[in-house]
Amino acid sequence: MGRGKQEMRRIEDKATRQVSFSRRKKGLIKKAYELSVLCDIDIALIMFPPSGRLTQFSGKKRMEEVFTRYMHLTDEEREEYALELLVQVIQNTEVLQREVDRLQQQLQTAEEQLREFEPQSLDFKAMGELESMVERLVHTLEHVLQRKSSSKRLGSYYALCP
Amino acid sequence: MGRGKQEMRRIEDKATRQVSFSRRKKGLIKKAYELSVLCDIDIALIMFPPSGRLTQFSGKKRMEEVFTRYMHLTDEEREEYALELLVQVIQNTEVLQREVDRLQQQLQTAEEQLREFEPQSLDFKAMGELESMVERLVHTLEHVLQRKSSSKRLGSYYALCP
DNA sequence: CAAACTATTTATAAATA
DNA sequence: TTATTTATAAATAGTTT
Repeated sequence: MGRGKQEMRRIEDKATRQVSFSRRKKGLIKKAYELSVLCDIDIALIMFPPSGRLTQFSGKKRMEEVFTRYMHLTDEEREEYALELLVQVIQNTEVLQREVDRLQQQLQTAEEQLREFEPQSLDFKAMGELESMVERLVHTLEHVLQRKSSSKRLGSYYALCP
Repeated sequence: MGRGKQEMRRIEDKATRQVSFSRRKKGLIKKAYELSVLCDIDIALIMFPPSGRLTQFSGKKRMEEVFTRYMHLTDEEREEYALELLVQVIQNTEVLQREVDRLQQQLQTAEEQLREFEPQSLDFKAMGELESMVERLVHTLEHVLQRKSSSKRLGSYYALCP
């Protein structure tokens, strides 16, 4: 992509490297998200840029669960409430962001269809399609809301903070 | 990519899903590799396909090292990361805010266009249902906005935790 | 500087062998 | 079925605003 081909080696210019990281990070998370949804699998993705800012993504299951599976740890030893809280906050935010992205696209599609509506094409079929589209939109949003209210555990962990 | 656009939902046909997983897994690992080299960062990537076989990739450092680093941060480091993460959360949230705003604006446009439909060409009942659905959508979006603000509060509160 | 644009390269879904 | 080909969509480096 981009202008011309690029050698696979560390980008030496700091600013360029930072911009590239920002772009590619976004792309990588999107790809991970798509793979987890389309192919119905769990994914954990963690990045440690030297700046120290941690970026992570996990698809389908909570990061902590994926870790547990990976490291074969038992849950009772886990008093990493603060860590888990942070993971969930980040994860929720990123998932929400994805959902909003999707909604945006769907809405755009809906708008386009609305513009194309002409009296003669406004038959029941078109109407039904539009309705189901909006219904899906509402459903997706309700899903987001559900996730919000169901994150009680996040709340209770949170309550453990003095 | 591919022929035409595809919806972001689980691919139901097993064979197609498998093929897609195989292709996208390869692509994702390549992207992760490129990011780790070009931008000089550590990456851990783990996938759990239903088949049970674990796929993993780690750039720069071995997977275990990355996890160890993550799981065994010192308190100071963790606090530092927590702050970085919170900054990220807030940044994400602000982006989210803008996107939701835009979404709302688009919705408003869609609503206006709906109202412009010629009354005689519409089935009034269907129209009423559609409008109420759009209203619900707007209402739901307002909740998403609320969620966004509470995330921010949550984040700030957490920062005060030891 | 960051957001938007543009030219190219990549990734990949569907078709084909 | 698996590998290859092809047609499109996506990603992104460099450029501009």
